[in-house]
Amino acid sequence: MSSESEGPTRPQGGRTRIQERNRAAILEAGLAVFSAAGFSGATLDRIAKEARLSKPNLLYYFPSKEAVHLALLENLLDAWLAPLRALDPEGDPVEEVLLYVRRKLDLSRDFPRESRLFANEVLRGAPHLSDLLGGELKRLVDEKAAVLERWMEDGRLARVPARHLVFSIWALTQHYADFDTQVRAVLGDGHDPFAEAGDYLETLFRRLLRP
Amino acid sequence: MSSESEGPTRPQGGRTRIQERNRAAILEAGLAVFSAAGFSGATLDRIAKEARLSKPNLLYYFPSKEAVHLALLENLLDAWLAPLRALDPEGDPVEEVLLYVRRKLDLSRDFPRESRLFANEVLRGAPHLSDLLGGELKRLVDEKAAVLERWMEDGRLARVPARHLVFSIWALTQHYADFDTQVRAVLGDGHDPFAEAGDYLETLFRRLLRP
DNA sequence: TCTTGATTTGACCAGGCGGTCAAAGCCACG
DNA sequence: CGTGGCTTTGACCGCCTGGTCAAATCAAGA
Repeated sequence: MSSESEGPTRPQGGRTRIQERNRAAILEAGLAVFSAAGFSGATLDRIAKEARLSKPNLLYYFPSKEAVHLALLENLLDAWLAPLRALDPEGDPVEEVLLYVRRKLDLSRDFPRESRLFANEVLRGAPHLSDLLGGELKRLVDEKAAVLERWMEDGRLARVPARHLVFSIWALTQHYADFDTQVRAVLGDGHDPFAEAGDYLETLFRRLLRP
Repeated sequence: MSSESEGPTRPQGGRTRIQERNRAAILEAGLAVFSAAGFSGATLDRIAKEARLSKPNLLYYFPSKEAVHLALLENLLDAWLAPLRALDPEGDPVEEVLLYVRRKLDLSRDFPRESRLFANEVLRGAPHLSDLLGGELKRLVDEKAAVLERWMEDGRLARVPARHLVFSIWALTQHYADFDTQVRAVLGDGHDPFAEAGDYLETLFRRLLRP
């Protein structure tokens, strides 16, 4: 992350080791609390306790509750969009889409708290993300939709509305993280939701996209 | 609802007209506020104001904030499960599933607040719904999954994991209500998300389920 | 050791929260 | 007109919230 590794306690222009550690602890705690309780349901006391800090100490590192929340959302976005960014225009169309599905499902399995944080935010109307949704995200989707549409024109992918194809990938993969409670309640014991979902979604998108 | 229609102001055993009206206004206001702000973000003052009642007056009709929330969830469930209940074992397999998809998507379009209320609750781990999810809902899904599996065995429906098929219908239709902000941000102007979704989902499930 | 700045904290505050209560208003009936 | 119960409300309460602040503690270089 840092280009400068000198300075015993303080890489100049960067952060102290202590700052690094405490900010990380706060973000980790914030992720746990925000994703479980939503923005309004989360309290600074709870986050501070989870991070093993006092509340004023937490506020020494972040100026407000909202700042913690915002930092989390910003951190999130890169990881969240990476799988779509990785969609390779030079690859095999169906396999590229399936790879995207697989990567997105892995995110849901491995980072369910991040998924819920994001879902909570969009559910509330995305007060913090609105610029990103209409800006960076839209641009990325436009770009990749163009790739998908080219594949469709070349007859290498079945013709479907490209942006809705992307939506359906988001919907299906997020569902297993965000509605985990419901999924497990309905399936009952003796199931591995994510493993089953992986197979099912592969089937689904293969049948949908086979030219 | 009431079997007795006599009694000028009070159908015996039932509710006064005033009670009927005010309870309805509170539930309507509660739906608006809870779905927009989540449980913790909603305040009694806001709900009361929306319902044009004073806060103590609201609490005259419902004993607590939680009671309003609970009443809303209970009201919701019947309407929410109706489309699945309507899946007809005697009908044409593919058309029955498509009809279910269509009905569920209509719910998302016409009752987005209910959809978000539900999503919010499940996201939080469904503290209120947990019995229903593991009970009534599970039973209904089990029953309909059996129908779907029979159709698959008879070769009238492509073979897929029945419960995950149901999940995918939930995920895809709810998405257009719960992530409406994101969908519209990405699509930009000049789109009718629900109309496009209707066509796309029909294609998707037809290709998936065609035997 | 002393000094200096980074770090940590207990005490505190104003505002908003869910909820209570006693009193007032209202309305249909006798 | 009066009465009794349904309905409404202003005032209030204790608690929790996000956030402040001055003082204490700590770490490390000189």
